[in-house]
Amino acid sequence: MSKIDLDTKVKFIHGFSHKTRIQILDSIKDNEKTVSQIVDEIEGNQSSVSQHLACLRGCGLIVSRQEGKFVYYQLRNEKVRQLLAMFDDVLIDIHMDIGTCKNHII
Amino acid sequence: MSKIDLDTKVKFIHGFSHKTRIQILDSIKDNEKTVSQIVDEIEGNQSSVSQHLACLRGCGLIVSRQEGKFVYYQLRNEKVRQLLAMFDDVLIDIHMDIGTCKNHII
DNA sequence: CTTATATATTAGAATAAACTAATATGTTTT
DNA sequence: AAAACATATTAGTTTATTCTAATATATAAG
Repeated sequence: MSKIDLDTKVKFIHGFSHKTRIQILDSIKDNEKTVSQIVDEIEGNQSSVSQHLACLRGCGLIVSRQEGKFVYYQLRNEKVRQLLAMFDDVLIDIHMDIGTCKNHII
Repeated sequence: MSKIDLDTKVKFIHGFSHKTRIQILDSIKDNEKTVSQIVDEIEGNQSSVSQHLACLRGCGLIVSRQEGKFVYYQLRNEKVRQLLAMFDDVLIDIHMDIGTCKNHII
């Protein structure tokens, strides 16, 4: 992997690394949803969710289509879905072992 | 997934979300390495790499063992390795489509 | 037992990301 | 065309993460 690809990779993965964005991704995992559906479901606020959606789109994780005044978002493709499933899968193992990462206290 | 698990997941994924940490993970993908080997390989500095290693360990992505004055780091398990492989795999598709995520300019 | 080597830790400064509130844009509905 | 609705954008503030440089710890070697 060349340097440019590393940056692309970092950016792509960055898409996953925020609680709200994970919630959004989980929320649209199985079918597309409008912004307001997502906002309701994760109990976020409109502006914040909209910004995170823009981030997710910019990172290549989701795509959107407009229909009238609504915008529907869905996962970009099956591989992104597999990746999400894999995160859950890995966590089944690791789960209780995650200690203290000082840079990201929860 | 319960709320506590969401936090765990966010934390776990956070481990992947920095250029230096991705480089470290890629560097030890196939075999364990000492801190100084990693520092050399990715051309980082000792303190920074050490901090990122602590982060990766805290996030559950890697494990370490001490041998004399050296500390060896390796991926936690096969699933983490698969996840890394999968990132590369997804990126083959997406690659050129990644646009501008204002929150993470590269 | 003193020095060198490997790694970890700390604190403070620098940078990046996220939130908030306000406003803008575009599309229906009346 | 005005009002209502859905979504996006912006700017400024707040918060979180990273970096840097200095220092600490632990083991090994001379």
